[in-house]
Amino acid sequence: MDIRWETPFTRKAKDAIRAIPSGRVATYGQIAALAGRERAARGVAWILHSSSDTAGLPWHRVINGRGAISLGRGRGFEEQKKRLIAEGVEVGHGGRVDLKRFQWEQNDGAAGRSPAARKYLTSLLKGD
DNA sequence: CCTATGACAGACA
DNA sequence: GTGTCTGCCATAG
Repeated sequence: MDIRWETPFTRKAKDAIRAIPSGRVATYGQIAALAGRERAARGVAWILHSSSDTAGLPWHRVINGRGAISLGRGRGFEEQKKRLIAEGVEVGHGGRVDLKRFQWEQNDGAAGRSPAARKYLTSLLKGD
């Protein structure tokens, strides 16, 4: 399956995803809300899993409301984890991410990479 | 119009 | 914490 037409919803959702800063994550529900459909988290998931063309979309910054990677092992989990870590997002056991520290908050002027991500990234570059 | 399919979320045991 | 159930929504046939 693949997305054939852009609808207002898919367009807004993709825009919202593109707006997530590196080093931060957003939940499916969060993206849905930004797209104007607070309860359309499944719709957001649908867009991502049915898009053969995710190039240019920071899809790896979208995780579920429980703060975990929703992709299954061998179905993109490893790739998503790798990409997040490369941006400074700590991914623990089971693909867990601490939303308190890494979730994107459009308000409070918390734009850009989170302090936690900057710190983690620095430690990674330092070699641990 | 109706049914099926999710990379969901919340509630609850 | 885990497992299950239910509601939700966009989109495909």
